[in-house]
Amino acid sequence: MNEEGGVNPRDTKSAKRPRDAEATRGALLERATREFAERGYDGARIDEIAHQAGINKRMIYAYFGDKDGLYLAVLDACLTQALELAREEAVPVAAPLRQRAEAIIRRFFAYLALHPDFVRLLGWETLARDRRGRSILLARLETGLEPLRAIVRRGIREGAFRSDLDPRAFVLAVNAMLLGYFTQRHLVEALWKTSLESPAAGEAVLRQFLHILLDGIGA
Amino acid sequence: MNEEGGVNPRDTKSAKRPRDAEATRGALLERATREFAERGYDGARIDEIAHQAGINKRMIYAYFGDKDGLYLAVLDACLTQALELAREEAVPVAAPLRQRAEAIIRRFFAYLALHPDFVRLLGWETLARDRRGRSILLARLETGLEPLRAIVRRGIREGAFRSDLDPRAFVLAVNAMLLGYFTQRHLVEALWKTSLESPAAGEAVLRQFLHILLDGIGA
Amino acid sequence: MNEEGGVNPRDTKSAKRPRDAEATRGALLERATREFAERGYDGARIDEIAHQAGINKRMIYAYFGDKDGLYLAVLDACLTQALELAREEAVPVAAPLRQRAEAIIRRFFAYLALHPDFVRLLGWETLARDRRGRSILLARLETGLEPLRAIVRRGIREGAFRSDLDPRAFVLAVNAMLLGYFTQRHLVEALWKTSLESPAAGEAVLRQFLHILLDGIGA
Amino acid sequence: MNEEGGVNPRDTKSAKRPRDAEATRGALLERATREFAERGYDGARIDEIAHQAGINKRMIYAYFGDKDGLYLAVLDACLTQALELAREEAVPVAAPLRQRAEAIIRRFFAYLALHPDFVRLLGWETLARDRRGRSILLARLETGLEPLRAIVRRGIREGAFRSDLDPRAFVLAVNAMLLGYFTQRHLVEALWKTSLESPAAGEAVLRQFLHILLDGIGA
DNA sequence: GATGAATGAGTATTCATTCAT
DNA sequence: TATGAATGAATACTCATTCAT
Repeated sequence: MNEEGGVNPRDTKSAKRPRDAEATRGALLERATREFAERGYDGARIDEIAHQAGINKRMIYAYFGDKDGLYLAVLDACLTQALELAREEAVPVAAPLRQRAEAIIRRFFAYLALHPDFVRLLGWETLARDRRGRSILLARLETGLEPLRAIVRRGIREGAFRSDLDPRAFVLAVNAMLLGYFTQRHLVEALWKTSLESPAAGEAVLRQFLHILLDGIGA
Repeated sequence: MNEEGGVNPRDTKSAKRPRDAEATRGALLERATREFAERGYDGARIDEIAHQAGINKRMIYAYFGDKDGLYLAVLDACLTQALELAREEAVPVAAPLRQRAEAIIRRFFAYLALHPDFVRLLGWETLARDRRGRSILLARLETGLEPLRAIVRRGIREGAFRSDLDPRAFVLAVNAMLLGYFTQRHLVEALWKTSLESPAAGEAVLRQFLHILLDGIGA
Repeated sequence: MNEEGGVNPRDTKSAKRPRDAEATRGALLERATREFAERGYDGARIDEIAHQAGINKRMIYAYFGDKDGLYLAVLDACLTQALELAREEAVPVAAPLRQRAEAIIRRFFAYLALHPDFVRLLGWETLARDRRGRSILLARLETGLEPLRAIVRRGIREGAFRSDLDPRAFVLAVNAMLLGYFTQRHLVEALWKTSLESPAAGEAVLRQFLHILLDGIGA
Repeated sequence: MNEEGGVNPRDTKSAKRPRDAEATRGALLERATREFAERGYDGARIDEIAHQAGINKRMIYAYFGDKDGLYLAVLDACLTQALELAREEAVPVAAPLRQRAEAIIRRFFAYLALHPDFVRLLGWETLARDRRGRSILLARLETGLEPLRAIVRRGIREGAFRSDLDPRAFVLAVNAMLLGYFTQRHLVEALWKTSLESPAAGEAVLRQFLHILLDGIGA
């Protein structure tokens, strides 16, 4: 989300920013995403966001109204981007259901691994008492989780999965496990005394997760 | 909880609050737990905590030094209480390993269900950029997760569980799934349009989780 | 008022607003009058004035220099317009003096009733600590009050009015009473629980005022 | 209202202010009265008020909530003080009605002359678009104006005053004239090129007003 | 002549923390 | 031990004004 730096022809900082509303808005949004993800709503500072973006604080109010508006815009943009993932098929429709479920989980895992800001943003939002972005969140979740749920539902009907499995519960379990994992990842690293950032390390964890989720732990 | 005043023989004239250091400290800690759990470190207000506890806010500084000290005390108390759980066996040591693993997961689930403050506190702490309670957390986690890990390890050795299962990963998966679930529970309720507070509802979800974790989803 | 655009032959491509300096200036002045009258100098907002006038706020600076200049222009325009009233005779010069005095007061009352913006503008200006428009105001007042004062002066000389009457004081009394009344009118309406906007209601009040001013209250 | 300086044993400034809530509140209120009277709600600055009072700005929020609360407290205190005037008789009840009416007007005039802050505060409040203190004002006005109105009413019944006189209108006229005069006084001084501050000058104006109000201007 | 973007100095308000009793 | 008063450094938000086109 905010990992590409250097591709952009316009220096993110210091360089004289032209009177380009869209660029300004974008820079603000990008920086705000970072700050909100890093520190949460209460911890983020308008001043800091503006300063980091190299843009006058006043513009935040011009473009987003207030801190709340900025936060909502950030959340919305993040969720929108994430949802584009869910729209496209992960694997040929013809593939076996189990394989398709696995592909979706894999893709979800990969997305979360690549977008720590998204993970943290969701984390803060989930904990927030006054659910600023609740409605946005709910609507997007509903849509985003549907594909996997649909596959599980069909899998049950077609006998690929256990008949006493609740599709909703499975989707929930996947969601909770993956999000929970990425949220706690730095703790896990401290506990395991390894870095989990490398693709290989991630793949290892993911494989364990998939095995547990899909096959259980029995011998 | 902190309304009995007058029993104390030391009352001279103000008679309002007993000069009972332990009670004052306790009331403060209790209220602080609520506030930090509810709003996170940045969102919690010293004034509010003192006011809710009905105790002068100066006492917070007398007993805990500063906001940070209070937070740490809260976190410590919460984790300590939670850990007492892990110390005692959940089920006869003689029981089959799978049953013992299930018992531990069940007890963990039940504990989280009963202690939303604990869940939220962990949530905020996990996200917090400046990891105030990190060392406390790590030490406690290490201890707390050991029993389940030990059982899994033994289960693998004894052939009860798959040999390619990583005990650490399994413990992590359980942890992430359960914590993730309870953190998101209100979202799930909105999504499912049901309340999950009743023991029955919780039991249903837990059973699905156990089935998935222990048996996988295959037919 | 400023919606006709397109008639102007100079339109090249934007076509939005005719490049008519006088019209732009006028629209700005009109809107500014409203805002300053409504909220006073400190309460009025440059942004709001420009927005209400549908004109870019940069133009305010182009035409009037700054907020102060705009305010002065508003005040000047208002006072100029009001003074045109004083120039023309209200009643045949041949009429009895008392009748001429009454006619002037009547006309003043009618003007104030019709121009609440003027009343309020004077009110704010009178209270303002930094007397921006003081010199303008003084010059105009001097001129504007002269006709009535002259009549009273002559009336005293000719025995139509009391010899111990101070013409300046009388003019002041009339001025204070009328301005005071219109400034407070909304309060009076609340107090009396009637609307005083209708010509009839105004006339009733005016008649009382005239009677008091000219005849006193004695039986 | 805030004219006595030096009588107070506690230095208004610089001297170490003791932890005396009432004194602090009072100093804040006094200073706020000055500032609101001088500059109006929009022009007054919280920072300036606190600074002038030599008290930390925070206390304003502790005692009055916000700027609005401070303003309302100021208005309320001013009106309350002013109303105490209306409660006591100005002149023996046995005195002739005309004399009693005159006494009330005289006392009102004297009060306004002595309390320019009160005059200006009323002025700003009257003009204010969002009528912050409207209800306070109305209630107090109703009470404050009653005595004079009662006397006029009785005077009409008893034949002392003209039967076509509307008591409400008379009270209004007096009110408007006096308030209008004091609000504009500095303008009048510039126009007349005299100071009107001396008791003698005030008395001269007042006498003219009384003559006009009670006797009219006819020869 | 006209516009939309941008800015610096304010402006009300809040917060953790300390002082005096 | 306990309290109410007080404070300085933030913190979100606003305003008149100027720049670049």
